[in-house]
Amino acid sequence: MPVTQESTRRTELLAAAATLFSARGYHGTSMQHLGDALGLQRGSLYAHTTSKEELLFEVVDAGARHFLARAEAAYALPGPADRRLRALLIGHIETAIEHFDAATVFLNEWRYLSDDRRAAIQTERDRYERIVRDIIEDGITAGEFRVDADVAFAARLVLSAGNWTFAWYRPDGELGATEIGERFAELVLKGLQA
Amino acid sequence: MPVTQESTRRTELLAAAATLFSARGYHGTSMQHLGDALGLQRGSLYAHTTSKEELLFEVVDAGARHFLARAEAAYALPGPADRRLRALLIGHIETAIEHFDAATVFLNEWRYLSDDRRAAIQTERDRYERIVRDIIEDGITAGEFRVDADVAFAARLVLSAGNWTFAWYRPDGELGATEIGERFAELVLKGLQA
DNA sequence: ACCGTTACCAAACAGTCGTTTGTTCGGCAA
DNA sequence: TTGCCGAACAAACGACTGTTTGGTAACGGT
Repeated sequence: MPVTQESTRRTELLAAAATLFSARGYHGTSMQHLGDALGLQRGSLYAHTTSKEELLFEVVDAGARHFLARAEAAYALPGPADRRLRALLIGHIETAIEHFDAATVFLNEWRYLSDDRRAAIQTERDRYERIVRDIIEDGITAGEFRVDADVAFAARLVLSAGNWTFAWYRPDGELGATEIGERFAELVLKGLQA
Repeated sequence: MPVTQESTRRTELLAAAATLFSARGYHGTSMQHLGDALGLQRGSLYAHTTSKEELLFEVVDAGARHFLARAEAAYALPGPADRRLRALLIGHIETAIEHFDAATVFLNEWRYLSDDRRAAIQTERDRYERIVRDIIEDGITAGEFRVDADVAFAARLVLSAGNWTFAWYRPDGELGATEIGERFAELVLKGLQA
């Protein structure tokens, strides 16, 4: 049910799905929980979705699109590779915090998708990794980054670190999203420096 | 049911729980699945555990103990902080790969524990973080690491990175556990260097 | 005033969930 | 041989699962 014009109710439902799947996990959330969140019977939800798994896909896909949009913007940036990589890292963590629920579901619950839907997400994940690798390769070619850096390894490490850092983020904590992103970027860039 | 002398069946059951909880998630695994894995009726499993959640706790706790044992060994090592931190990082990743299932469950499924059981695990997590912070602080005091390093932040980042790196590990991949650990340690240490 | 549509409820569907029960069977100790 | 104990099964427990159905109000367009 990937509709162009989303009804109000459907938007509410997707928001509730993001919140609950993030907090309780996909299998830990029932249609009853979702119905309660909207003040509806669980059966009534099927006027706005074809299945529970379709909701999961929609939330996961929204998370993926948020991340990809920021990454592509960073990739298209002018200037040296370290500047672009820094922008990507900060954007990654800002996205993760701004869209906390969708990001959490994207990272932790996507494996419960059916084979074909999971494959669709895998494509987006590959595209993201590709972007990070391209920037790092640019940096190596330009002599900014260490030549001996294993590109695939570095790219994964970068994403890995970012994904767990935001798991510690607390809205009432001392550090804001951008600050966390900057510290994170600084540490990673030092590790990659030529 | 934290028994001193584990019966054979109970050991089998815990092993199956680690495998299945890791692969399908806690809520995605039923007692039926566990029974099938042992060739028993699901009701028969209650001769070896008091509840499904008790199994989860036992698996999570085993994971925590594996990590802590290696971390404490690294902490007690003689020599400069960077050597001890490197040992801890490599040990972390080696543990994660050696005890893949228990580690995965420890990291991803512990949040489904009941309040009191989760609190018990939280204590072990705090102890682990404490160890990492202590080593980094030693390094700062000795002038090995940058003075302006945010210790709490660095400690979390270190663990974060390690936890996702092993999510990419494939037994048939080109890189072994120790190799991954070494590359990871190298990158982090460069980032912390004075 | 009538139509078709949408959104919802109440109820039922056929399973599955985690857990408990009553019972049986094999082996071991006395 | 007897008594006991652990391990297992078959069956049932009540609750809950995701999903479908039939019916019914309220709606905007004609």
